[in-house]
Amino acid sequence: MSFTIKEASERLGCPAHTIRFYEKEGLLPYIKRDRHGNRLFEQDHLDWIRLMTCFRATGMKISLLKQMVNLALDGDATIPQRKAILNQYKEQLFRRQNELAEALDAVNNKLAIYEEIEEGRLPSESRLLNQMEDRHNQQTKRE
Amino acid sequence: MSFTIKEASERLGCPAHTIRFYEKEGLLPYIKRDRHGNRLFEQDHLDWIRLMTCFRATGMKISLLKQMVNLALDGDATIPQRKAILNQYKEQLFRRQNELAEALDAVNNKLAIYEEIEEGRLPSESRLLNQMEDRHNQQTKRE
DNA sequence: GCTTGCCTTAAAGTGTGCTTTAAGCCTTAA
DNA sequence: TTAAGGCTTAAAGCACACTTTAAGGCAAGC
Repeated sequence: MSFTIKEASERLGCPAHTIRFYEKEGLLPYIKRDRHGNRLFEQDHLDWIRLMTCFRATGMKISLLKQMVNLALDGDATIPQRKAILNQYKEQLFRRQNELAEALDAVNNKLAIYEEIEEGRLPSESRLLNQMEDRHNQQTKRE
Repeated sequence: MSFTIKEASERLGCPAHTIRFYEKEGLLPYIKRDRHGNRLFEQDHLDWIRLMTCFRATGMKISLLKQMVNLALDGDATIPQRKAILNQYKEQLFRRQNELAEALDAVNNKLAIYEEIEEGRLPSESRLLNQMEDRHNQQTKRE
């Protein structure tokens, strides 16, 4: 069972142009063609594209994906190197988790401050942007 | 107490050029200058830059930061709009958390498969890239 | 006085990852 | 048979966020 690029695109929710781009970048070796030169994708390819999309969405660079493809093409002997790459990437994922947690903290903090200002429990000049805003108000009043 | 751009840069771990870029983009209103035209940063500015850096690291667009600055400059009446922006951003953070969790799952899965292949408990053609690799091997053997 | 070094600005350049365009071929339906 | 619509390619274009370059000013130390 193989799929046209349109079918692949639909199943993956990924533009056909992007899939072609990935193939051109060497991320999709061994895509067969029909007698008209149209690409024929196997289920493996769809799985691999899905995995790449997942990794891409979380910051893996295309150059790193390409390295992994190239290593895979060189056989099982490169598995240690592929593991090393994935472990580094995993570290990156942990760092991003921390960044997200920090940002979530910061945004909740900011939202809480806005609520307090809205309820009159905090003067508007309390923090950060609000200070600038206040300075702006003072300035315009002086004019 | 105010800081030169160099001090700000050192304290924030952020290139001076980037800080100037942010000011040019309108993200840092009301930066004063000394008699030579050199920027003088207040603690508020450093705090705000730090917050922006945190938001930027987790995918907030500069255009959105700018919107927030512009709203803040328009006073407390815009707090509901700022809250709306932050709440949307918060949704985005949650989506990213899910993406990270999925990627972490996928990478652990892949690592587990590599270990099994290394230990001989799985043939190398088992999944995804390994299949391509296998196809490659067959092909080269046929030649 | 002159060099060093940091500051200023505006503008051009870079890296990444698509996305769009242009030109053309093949198949199918009217 | 001809127009529509999908496929192909190579190449150009775009969005984003810096980053680098170029040209020059000011101040302190030798």
